[in-house]
Amino acid sequence: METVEKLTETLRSHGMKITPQRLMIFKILEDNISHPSAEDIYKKVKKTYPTVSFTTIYKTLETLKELGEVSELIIDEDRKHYDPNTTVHHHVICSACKKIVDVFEDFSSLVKLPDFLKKDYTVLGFQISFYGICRECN
Amino acid sequence: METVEKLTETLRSHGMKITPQRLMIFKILEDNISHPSAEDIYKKVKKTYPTVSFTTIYKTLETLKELGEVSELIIDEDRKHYDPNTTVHHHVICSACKKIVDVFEDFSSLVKLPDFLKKDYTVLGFQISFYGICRECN
DNA sequence: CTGTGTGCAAAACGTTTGCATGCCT
DNA sequence: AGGCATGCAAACGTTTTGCACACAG
Repeated sequence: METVEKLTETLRSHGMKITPQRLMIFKILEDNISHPSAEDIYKKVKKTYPTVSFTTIYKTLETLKELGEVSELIIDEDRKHYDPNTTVHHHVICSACKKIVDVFEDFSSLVKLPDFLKKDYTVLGFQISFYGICRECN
Repeated sequence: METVEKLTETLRSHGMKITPQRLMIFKILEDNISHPSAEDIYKKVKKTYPTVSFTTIYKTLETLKELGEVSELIIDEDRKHYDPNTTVHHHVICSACKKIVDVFEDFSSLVKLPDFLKKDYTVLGFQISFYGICRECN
């Protein structure tokens, strides 16, 4: 995700509006490495804007996804998580507490696409999910 | 997953019972490489047992998970999928039709765990999810 | 006969949608 | 003023649960 400032420009240039709720969501996401769920974001926004709705959270996340500003992580069986870091990287998830942590090792040169994938697919990318138990849960 | 025959023994040795519905679910899963969802299984069982319920499907899948006979795949954002092949392997999912296909390449020697993972986690394994568009959808 | 499994109905859960109102630009 | 965003309530699809009944062992 870009900085909140640049993001503001991006939205405006798309004819979208900057509301206090959106601004707060952007700030929550900026440099956020905790991979929050929609509910995590909702709870934080609610502290400042008690009447905020899940609708707004989900709609804003959808907008950010479409702009390529956040990635949706499908790694926790219970819920989706959102990641403002859209550069190539991977994750570990603790099977106990479900905490998700970044893995920045670059595996792109190691993970060669099998021939059938090259032939039958337009591969857009890959994601490595490490599963384990974190120190606190162990 | 073991053969239906052996699986029957396994269940019995755990004090569990073999019902026609379970037997059919086992047969549907045996050697199944299509990564069915609960609904896929439900629909197939329903052809023979029209009164079967989702309860039975989900309970049986839960049992099989606990016995380590099937893996739950968290790769499709819409629903969970089940895989009777519990040996280490990976998957491609078509972003358009959501079809999931096996990738049997062995990446275990290539994907080295970063130091922090070795230190802070008991890593149980990893899963590579390839994302792309399949030939039919392209 | 005992207890595990089934199936119905309802609940739970995360997420999405319709619609009237609000407010950014 | 116009149109996009908000928020409520309701709907949605998937998965889970409570409970009475069925049936495998």
